[in-house]
Amino acid sequence: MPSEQSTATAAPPRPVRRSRAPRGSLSSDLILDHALRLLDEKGLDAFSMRALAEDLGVGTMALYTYFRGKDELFRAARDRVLAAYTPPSAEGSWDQRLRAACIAVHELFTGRPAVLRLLAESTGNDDFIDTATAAMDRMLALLREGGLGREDAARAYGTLSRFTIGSALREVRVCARPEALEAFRARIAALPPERFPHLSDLAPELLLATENGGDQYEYGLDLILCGIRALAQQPASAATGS
Amino acid sequence: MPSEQSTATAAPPRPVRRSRAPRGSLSSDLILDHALRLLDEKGLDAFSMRALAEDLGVGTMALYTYFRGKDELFRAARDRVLAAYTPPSAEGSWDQRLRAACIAVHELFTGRPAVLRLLAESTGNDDFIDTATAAMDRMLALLREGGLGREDAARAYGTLSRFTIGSALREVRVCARPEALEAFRARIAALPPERFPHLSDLAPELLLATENGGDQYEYGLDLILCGIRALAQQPASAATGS
DNA sequence: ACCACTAACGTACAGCGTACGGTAGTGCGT
DNA sequence: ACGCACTACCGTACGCTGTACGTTAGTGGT
Repeated sequence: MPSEQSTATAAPPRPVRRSRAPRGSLSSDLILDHALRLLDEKGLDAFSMRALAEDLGVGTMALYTYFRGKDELFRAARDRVLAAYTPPSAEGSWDQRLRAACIAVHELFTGRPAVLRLLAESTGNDDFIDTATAAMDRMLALLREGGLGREDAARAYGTLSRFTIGSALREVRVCARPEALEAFRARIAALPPERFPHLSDLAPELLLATENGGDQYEYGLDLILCGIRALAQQPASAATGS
Repeated sequence: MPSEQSTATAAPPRPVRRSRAPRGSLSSDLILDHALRLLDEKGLDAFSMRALAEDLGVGTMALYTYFRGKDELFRAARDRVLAAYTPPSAEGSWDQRLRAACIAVHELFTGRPAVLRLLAESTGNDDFIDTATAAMDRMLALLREGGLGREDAARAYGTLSRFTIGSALREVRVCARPEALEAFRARIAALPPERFPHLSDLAPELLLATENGGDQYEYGLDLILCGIRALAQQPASAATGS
């Protein structure tokens, strides 16, 4: 101990001195709740361990009792979101059910913008939660039910997966942001029509398509499903016949 | 000057004292060259203004003479990559040319993994370079040439764009990483077949599809083009007829 | 009553982007 | 030839980040 503190020795920078939080005031679930709320409200960039701890009314290092670090916390948050996925009711033909399943995944993604970025940036080195694996298995089942061969089913799944995440990313980053929409509108209106004739000509349609991203996803999904149905009706690859 | 340095006063932490670089040793182009090299070699996470400056043999703050900050430097790097895009030769039918154009964009993206992440995370608030705008205009032209209506052309372009970036992201993050591939293989082999029967059954095909991502892109692209061709042959939306 | 255990915490360190001010080399007007 | 304005390069410093390490205080077991 350095020395006794005299009455008015100008406390260094006034760190506010929170009183120590009581023993049971933290848990993995509580931390994840606040983390997901913070991520949804302030975004991934504004998130920090310090901000999360302050939001919880707790010292920063208390978080490390429950998670090894930021990465593990993020993985847990991602899994929590994926676990909330509930497959749509199984009605209709195989392609109708496949369509519904894809849309459900897409809505799950776009509903949690910050977590979507975590998903997009994941290297795929770590396990997914059972819910996600089950969803994958179900989609493969539907593709097989539609009559696709083993290889076609695997590749068609890959196509749907790639399109879904790309689409969700796009919507989260631009379609859902009024500022980005306005910037897009201004940019497209300022283009010289003589140099970019088709862009200028289709400006209203492009703008409209950008404004409501969900419709755009379903539109593209139907294009892909059209190709998949063509596969289903023929033994060999029908899509490549250009 | 504070005071004369005595013989062995234990220089603080030894900052190496680089000698000042001569006057003409920097330029925007040179900085971008090194930045792109660093990004490609070490990845986006390992990149920092300090590391870039050291790579250039220059003080950190010298970079701020040419770029307002890290964001502006990244945008310039992105534009430099996009400017390198050369459209493929215009031969064949409209859909063959569209296919070739998409593949060229996809190869451009997967060739610069770090820059792709910059692209994926961009909010779309800022201008694109003329090269990119021209590529967009050309694709719209091809879609129109194929007979698509104004709205269908705009939406089909959106579909291709979403699939292309989602696909490139996937390939860069997992297909091109031996470690990620190995993790995927191990994960899929460890799944209980009774709970995920289709996943287990299609394991070899899924693995094969993951290994060569470029083929996967072309496969999905052909599925989408199949849907687009169906649109081209009918006035109303043909894809939604499920 | 005491102890072992551990949840919550404070401090510290290395690294980040960059605002601000300083310094030295250059080109121009005289 | 001289001086001066200009600016490319740079050092320092500030506030931020994630987290390693050691400390403290509350709790269940004996």
